[in-house]
This record gives sequence, structure tokens and C-alpha cells, in this order.
Amino acid sequence: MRAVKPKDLAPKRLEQLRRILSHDQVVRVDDLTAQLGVSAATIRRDLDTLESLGELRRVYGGAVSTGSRLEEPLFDDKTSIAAGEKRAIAAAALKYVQPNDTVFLDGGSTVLELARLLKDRSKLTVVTNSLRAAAELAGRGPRLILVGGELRRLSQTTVGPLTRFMIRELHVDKAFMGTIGLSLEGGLTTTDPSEAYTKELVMEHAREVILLADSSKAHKISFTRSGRLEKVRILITDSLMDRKLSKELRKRGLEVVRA
Amino acid sequence: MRAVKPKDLAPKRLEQLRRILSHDQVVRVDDLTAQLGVSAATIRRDLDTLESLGELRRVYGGAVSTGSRLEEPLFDDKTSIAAGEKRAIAAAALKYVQPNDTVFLDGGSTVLELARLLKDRSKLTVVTNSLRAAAELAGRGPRLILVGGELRRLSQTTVGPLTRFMIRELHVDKAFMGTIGLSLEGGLTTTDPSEAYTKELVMEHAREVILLADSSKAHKISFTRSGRLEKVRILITDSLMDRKLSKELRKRGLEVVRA
DNA sequence: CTTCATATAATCAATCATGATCAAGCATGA
DNA sequence: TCATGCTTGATCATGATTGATTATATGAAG
Repeated sequence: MRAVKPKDLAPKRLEQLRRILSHDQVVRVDDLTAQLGVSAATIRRDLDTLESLGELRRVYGGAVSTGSRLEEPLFDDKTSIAAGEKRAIAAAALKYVQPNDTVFLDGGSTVLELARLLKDRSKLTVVTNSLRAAAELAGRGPRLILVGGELRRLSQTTVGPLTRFMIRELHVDKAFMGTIGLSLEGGLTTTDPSEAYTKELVMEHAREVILLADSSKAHKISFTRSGRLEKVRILITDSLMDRKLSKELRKRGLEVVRA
Repeated sequence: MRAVKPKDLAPKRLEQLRRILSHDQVVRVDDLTAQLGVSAATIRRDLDTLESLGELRRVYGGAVSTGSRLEEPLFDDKTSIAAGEKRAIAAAALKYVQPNDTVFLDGGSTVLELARLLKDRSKLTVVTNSLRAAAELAGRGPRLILVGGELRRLSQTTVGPLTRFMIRELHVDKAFMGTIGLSLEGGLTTTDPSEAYTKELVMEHAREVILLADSSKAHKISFTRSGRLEKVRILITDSLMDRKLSKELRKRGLEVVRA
């Protein structure tokens, strides 16, 4: 006696899941058990495999398609320091922005906070490769120049070789940069080579490089180098920054500011 | 007998919050509990998470938006008379997009509709100078390449001489263009010289130019020329397009498609 | 400055999803 | 046929999310 309903084979079930997910963007485990006629345990296992393939993000009660608007900004590291600290760093950085400056804004959440503070600086010129920063200033604010290039979704910045065509034409007064890792041995490091390429290029074309990095970045070394410490003129960080590191950085000629 | 309603998943609720917030700019906790059907405690927790993401600022009794208004169009498509026609035109244009193409997307609301339809074309490469189109595809979808340049706020596109550095490096299969005016005498015309410059440049570097223009553009001549009719291979328009004009355009070698 | 109403943060209990574990079902190949 | 491996579903302890409660903080009015 065959079963009443022939169950789908695993690959087919995954395909269905993909289809449902791309249609609904957000799915609930309960609904899926009903739709696919399998147990919740199986649904969870399937969702786990799809998550490990990067196609969705598990949430309590279901899953969200990666890349949907519901998906939280990927570049925002939740384990990182509180937003308040970042705002403090950004506020301190604001003092270095003169009314008629031309400044570059890098990606990263701390620099994004700075962008928010520049909304009413209409005489300023802002150059950026950060889509988030651009969105922040798209409505009103400074003259805004976007660096062209390929969009890296994780950071929402334009990166890679295409960015050189614009960056080499521009010379900004100050470049406000973020970073993933900051260490004496590794200098500035980040996860993505294309991103690193663009960061380094920007720093070469800036009269002055101002690094915004909270204390969680200290002594971290990420995958690839994105700049040398010698290019950095000022480091703005928070009060929890490792003393030894800031002392050594000062010795190397950097101005270190605690927000 | 399940009379209980399935509550929204957390991400969905957050998205609703975002939507309400971007619409109202300022929200009250009370109103949100009523609108979303969850307790005030939950609303507060949600507002806290959104605050830590920098999307709003908590105030006593509610929250105010800090966010960008990029999602909310400056030119509201919804009030536009031709919204339905535009969607139809975009849908017709979709047929001309091959899976592995490299296409350029111009600014303008009709082309933006097309961008929305390209969200699940992951093998495609999209080049665009439209910030709104980029925002639409920023989360997921095709490979996305942004054209750098100065942002023109009115159209939310990058325009002007800086755009040439990237455009001259790229050769797209198809360029989907919008326009303000379309006429036999003036060709393609638009209001802003910088925008016109970039449009013309793009059309020169495209293998094939496809113009998306609803019937309201017919016989209009705007301030400055943004392209010659000879460059256009296909015109996609709506059913109300002036017959004489489309007949004459066909005579000049254009393929005219009525959506 | 004080008082009042109300928002808020902290705590707790209840609910429900989750992950781990294990047993059953079923195909495959010896 | 039996053993083996894999998938699935059930069970249960654990963990996460939510809503209610209560003490505290806040803003407005007098």
C-alpha cells in the first residue's frame, strides 16, 4: 500500500523552498510544513542547508531571503560597539570638516554616522563610494559625487578596478576611512581584495587621511591589507581604545583623538 | 479550531516599522501597537534595534526617522498619470533583455519600473547612473555597476563630465533610455545640459539603444538635446502614442513597439 | 518646584521555536 | 536476506521571543 501522498525528493523540495522564498521573501516554518507536507524538523534541516549556501538567513520562526529588503544591512556588524560610541566618533570627526572642503567618505557604519552629520553642510563637496552614505545625502546637503564601480553587496560600496577611473581624477582634502582591522603589524586590513584596492587608491589621492575606528578594531588583522599606517594622519577612536596601541601610534606620528 | 492569527515574523514587523517610519517621519509607540497588533514592549524592543542600526532616533513616546528618503521618490510615481502605461512599457522592454546581457539603465520612472523587473535576473549585468535604480537592485539581483559622477538631485542620477571616465570604458549590449521630450525636429531632449551630456555619451557606447517613452513625451521639445533619433533602434511606448509620429519614426528605421 | 500622568526599563512567566537525540522507514548493494 | 547508510519524524530539554507587571524616569501643567 503506497503512501497517500508521494513525498517530494529532497532536491525537489529545496527547489520548491527556493521558489516560495523568492516569491514571499519571508517564510514561516509552520506555513512551509503545511505547504510541503513534511515535518517541521525536515523544514528546519532544509532551511539550514539553504542558509549554509547563503540563500537565506534563518530567523526565529522562519527565514528571510538574503537580499530582500527585509534583510538587515549586512555590513552592520552586530557584535560591534554601541551606536552611541560610533556617533561620538563621528561627532569628533565633524570638527575636522571645514565648510568648503572636499571630503571622501568611505563605507562602514561609523563613517555613515558622519555622513548623517553632514546633511546641512551645503557648501561642502562629498565624494563617496558608499551607497548608504549617498542615500543619506541624496535628498539634500553637500554637493555629492559618487565613485563609479562594481557594487559589493556586503558593504554596499563600489569597489574594484573600475573605481580607478574616477579616483585618479579627484584629489580630496580629507578622506574619512573606516577599517575592519587596525594593528601595528598588519596596518589597515579588510576582508575583500577589491575593497582593499579601492581604499588604498583613495588614500593615495587624499591630502589627509582620517581614520575612524572604534576600539573593537584594535589588534585585529583581517584578510588583506587596505592601507599603510603611514598614510593615516589622524585616528579618531573611542575611550576604550587600547592605550598601548594609541601610544605606539602617536610615536609613529599619528594624531590620536578619543571621542 | 485556530482562531488565533499568526503574527508577523520579526523581520517583517521591522520592515513594516521602516515603512511606516519613512512615510510618517515620526511615530508614536501607541499608534504602532495598534497598527501592528503587538504589545508596547515589543514595539519598544523593535525601535531599540532600529535605533542601534541608526535608522531612527528614540524620543519620549515614540521615534523619529533619521533615515534617507531614497526609497521615497522625489517625483512620486504613484500620482503620475501614466503609471500604468509605464509599467506596461517596462514589461514590454523586459522581452528584449537576454539572460547574460550587459544593459544600461538610464534615470526616469519608466526605466525604474524596468529595474524592478530585473531583480531576479542574477546572470545579468546592469550598468546605471540612476541612484534609484541602484537602490532597487542593491540588495539582490544582477551584477551592478554604478557610473560615477556628480549627483543631480532632481533626477537622482549621476551626470556631467565626470561620468565620461567610466562610460568610455564600458560597452553595453543594450541601453534602456528615458527622455523628457521626443520629436522629429528636436530628437531626444531633456532639461539639464549635464544630464544630456551623459545620456549622449551612454548612447554612443551602446550596441543598441532602446528608448522607453510614454505617449506624453510625443512632440515635446525640452531645453537641450540629449541624443539623436538615429541612435535609437527601438522605441517602446504605450497604445496612446501619436500614430503619425510612430509612422514617421518607423519610416526612419526605428522599430516601434506599443505595449 | 511640585504634582500628575504617562512612558520607560527591568523583571518574570508563558509560549513557542529550536537543536539534539533516537528510532523508524526505505533504498541500495553485498 | 541482511547489513548499511541516509532521510525523515517524534520526543524532549533548551533557548528565544513576547506580553504583563511593577518600579522608576520623564515631560507637562500648575
